[in-house]
Amino acid sequence: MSQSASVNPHVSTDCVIFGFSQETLRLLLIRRSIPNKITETDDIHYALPGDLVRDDENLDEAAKRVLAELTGLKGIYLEQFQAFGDPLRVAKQKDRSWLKSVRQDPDARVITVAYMALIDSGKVNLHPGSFSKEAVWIPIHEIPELAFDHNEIFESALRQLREIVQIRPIGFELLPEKFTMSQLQSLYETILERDLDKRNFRRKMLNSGVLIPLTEKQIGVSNKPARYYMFNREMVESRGQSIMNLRMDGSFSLFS
Amino acid sequence: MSQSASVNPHVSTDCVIFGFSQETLRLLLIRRSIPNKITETDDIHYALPGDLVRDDENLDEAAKRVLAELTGLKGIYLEQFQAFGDPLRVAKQKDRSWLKSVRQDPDARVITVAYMALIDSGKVNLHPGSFSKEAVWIPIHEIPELAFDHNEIFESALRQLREIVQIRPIGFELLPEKFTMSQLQSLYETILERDLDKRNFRRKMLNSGVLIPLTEKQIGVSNKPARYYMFNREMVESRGQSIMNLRMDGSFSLFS
DNA sequence: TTCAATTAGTGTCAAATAAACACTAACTAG
DNA sequence: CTAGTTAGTGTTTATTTGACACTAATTGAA
Repeated sequence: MSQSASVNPHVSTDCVIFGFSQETLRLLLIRRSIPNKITETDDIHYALPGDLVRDDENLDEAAKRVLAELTGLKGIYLEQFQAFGDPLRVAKQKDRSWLKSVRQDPDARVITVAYMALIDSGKVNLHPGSFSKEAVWIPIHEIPELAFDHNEIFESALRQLREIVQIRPIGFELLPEKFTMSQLQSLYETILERDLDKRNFRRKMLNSGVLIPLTEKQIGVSNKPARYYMFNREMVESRGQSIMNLRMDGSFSLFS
Repeated sequence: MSQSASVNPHVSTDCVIFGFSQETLRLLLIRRSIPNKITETDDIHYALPGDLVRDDENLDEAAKRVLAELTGLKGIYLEQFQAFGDPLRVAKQKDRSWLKSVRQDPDARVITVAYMALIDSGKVNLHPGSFSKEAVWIPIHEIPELAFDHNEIFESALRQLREIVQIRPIGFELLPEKFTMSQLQSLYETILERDLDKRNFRRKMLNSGVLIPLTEKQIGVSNKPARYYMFNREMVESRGQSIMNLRMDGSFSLFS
């Protein structure tokens, strides 16, 4: 018989929010200025956006709320990817002092359910926010030391993103509604950190059926204007399949 | 500023344990007999094995403990796949009455982190256990109504398994150390619920390099004895890649 | 108004992979 | 020694991938 300890940790949700701008994959982080009584300067403190899960919320709702509070956006791509529950994940000294200022029970263990969000960063209007708390986009290669185990959570999200992007067509979530083939390719190259062949990329994307070509083209660019495409959500939802290992006829290869 | 409710739900872990025997994929479930005062018979109650996460454990450790207590096995394939946290997930009347008998705080919300385990069911020695609690293997197509939201958790695990099996070579975890090509194929056919071509299957598996052919063959079978193979763990861990969409040279196809 | 600069857009061929398909080999039980 | 059963094996065709280089359309500067 298992004699289980009766444990009531806190449960939170943290969001790894990816955006794409200036050919760079970025993360939306919270920056806090915390007065340091000793140095009499402000300590800067970065963290993933997150919050405790409320009584009447399920996990998805909690993540959506965090996202909506931060960006004002609803209906964006959001996927739970991992729970983190090391007993010591909130035990670092510098994290503790911040927790003391915001939690009734700062010593409690916190188990967090991490979500990954993909958003068109052009849609986000970062509320300037209070002096002590603001949201900033930071390139994924310049992520500073984050609070708690948030660096680990981010690394895990990034790994996951790189996998998922090869299996499901979700990259589109990071682009505006209308985008060019080059933008799409650039996005994939950024995520996968490798160059892709232009002609092969176009062929595969077009044959996959997830793109709807528009008649509209770029205007005002000082080169041949590119055609815009939209993402065919229905096509994808109805199949829920890989676009990457897709046959030309829409079938999926595994075994014969 | 977000005013968060201070919430302390319970956190548990539940394990969806897959096994494979007699050409059937099975789940290891807990069966409890609960005396019903009204009918004066025992109510039978099935659930995924699980337990509250203890103070000093991380989530993986909790899942390993549940697994070890039930099967006596360590070091088996275990993967966290999803957290479930609906506020009402433990609110069904029949679940509540059982919770009252085992929990100090039976009304508390319980958030569970679900794990999927794949084991060679031949290794498991099901402890006969007490009259009121035993573990049973049940074919996945005959899963009864389970406690809480465990049916949903199981469905989710099964979906996940079907995806993962196409991407990573984990099916082996369900077989004995030495297995024949036919056993392996039968396993894949069972999981994917579709027939595979024998020659193409063999070629792909052999070319993938995840199999180590042994000289040993079956004995005592009344037909041509099949060669045994072992799973090449190192090969897989070093790549961590798909075997299914594997090129002959071990590369992985995405874009050129 | 022409030219330079820039990015968009297009097709083919060779190599790799996938899919379809049927017979012989080895063993046991009767 | 025969019937029954499962193991094991190759080839051919269709599809997909990967490599590769030029023309088209636009703007801005000369």
